[in-house]
Amino acid sequence: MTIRLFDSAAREKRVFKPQDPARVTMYVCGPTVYNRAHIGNFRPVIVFDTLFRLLRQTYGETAVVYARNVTDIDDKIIAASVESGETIAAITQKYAAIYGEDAAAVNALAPTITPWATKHVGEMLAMIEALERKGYAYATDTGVYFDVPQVPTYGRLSGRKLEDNLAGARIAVDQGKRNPADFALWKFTKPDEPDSAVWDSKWGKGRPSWHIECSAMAAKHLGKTIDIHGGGIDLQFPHHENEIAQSECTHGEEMARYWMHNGFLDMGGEKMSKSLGNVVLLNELLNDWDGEVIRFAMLSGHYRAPLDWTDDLLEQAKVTLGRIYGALRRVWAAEGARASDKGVRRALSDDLNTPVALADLSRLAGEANSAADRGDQDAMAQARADILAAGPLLGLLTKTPAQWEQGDSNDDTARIDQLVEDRLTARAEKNWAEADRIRDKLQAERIEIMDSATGSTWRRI
RNA sequence: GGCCCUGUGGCGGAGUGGUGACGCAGCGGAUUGCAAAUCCGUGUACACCAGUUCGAUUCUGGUCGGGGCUUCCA
Repeated sequence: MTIRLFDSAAREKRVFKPQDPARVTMYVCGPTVYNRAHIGNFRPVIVFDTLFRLLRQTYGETAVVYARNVTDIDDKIIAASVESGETIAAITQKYAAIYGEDAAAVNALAPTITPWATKHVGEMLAMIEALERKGYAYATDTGVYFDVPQVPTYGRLSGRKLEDNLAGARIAVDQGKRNPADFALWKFTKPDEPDSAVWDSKWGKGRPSWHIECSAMAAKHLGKTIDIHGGGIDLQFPHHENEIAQSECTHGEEMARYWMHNGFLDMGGEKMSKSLGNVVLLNELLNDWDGEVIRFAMLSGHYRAPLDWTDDLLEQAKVTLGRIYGALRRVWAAEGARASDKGVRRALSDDLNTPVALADLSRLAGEANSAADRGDQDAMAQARADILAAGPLLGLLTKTPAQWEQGDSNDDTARIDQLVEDRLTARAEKNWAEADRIRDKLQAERIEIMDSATGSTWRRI
């Protein structure tokens, strides 16, 4: 099935053709690990995980190489270390581990490669040296900078011109730079910085600047030209623009063939961001919502559009996902059919149209329920197979219906099962008072009984 | 200021030059001991004003509103 992706650089959907179908490469900018990531930070995680899943199904599980870096050296990490007294390594390892756990909680597969910046300082220095040799870099007394005006195509990705930027009021003031648009490749060590943030270089002690790590690590692990480079829309300029400048001036080849950027999560119509302080942490959400509900909510909007993150969105996601699990429960025993419906995959292949994919999943749930109502075994088996085939593409439906509705079997589920049995007995004796008493009792525990011609089942709501 | 995106029914959210995706909520019916679950049915939605067209929510121009980037940021 043809995959089409919206390429930010081309500003249109393009048919996706990898350089080598046997080795499809994707690089996504990962976290700076100095504190907990918020739910907005997990939008690219979930979005590109969904793309990863689609590509794996299309090109083969081992044919897709997905790298997502860990930025473990940066101003904020140094500041966190100085403030807390913890070592940089302790801080970065702690928060990288939490990030990994959070990502797993929303069913994101581990990337193929997770490169850490501090493990690649040698590669970064080699790149900076190459840039200097070619005349693209120069040193000042604060660091080594990239000479932006030497790249006539600078701004192509984000669709802006250097002179446009000059009109803005937010250009950094740095007298040492030749041009305000020049950006740091290497930052010299400042007096109060910890030793663990210091590396030697031919220009002097310092540390790599942010942009260079992605260029160096993408080239090392995925090659000079990668197929897909992704990240949040805020990274389009300047981060990705700078990556392009560094990489293409070093290698003389196109850095990435498709650029993809996800939109922001909003809170009350304004973007969620650490600097605004209007953030919700994923681990807080996990206290109240299943990871799959969070993922469903995230996928309910198209990845390029802003998505307003509200409790109501989560509640709707929970109800809708619950209906799908309920439908799956009703056809669970009808095994044997082969999946044939391509709706979800078709939707995802059209620039990751997850809202349509989820609509299709709902359609399949309707078919399952309808088949179950009719007692049509063939249709039930077909619906079951189609729903279960869609799950892995979306990173949803990883549980059995019983696990979803009732949780894992234990003493409590046995107790509830017994009460449901008792109620059935009461109903058989037309003892409605007793039957309703049991139902009310369970209702008070947020347990819902669902009757059918063949018996009763229950779920936690 | 510059550049870019966006405005769909009570809510979320796709899509299209010509029969109202899908989900949630609501309403009616079936089913049920009564419910719930489920199924079926049910909505004169496309910010506003012009223009192009046989026909525009969809294309063009303008107006108004919302948002983003403009070197901290997913």
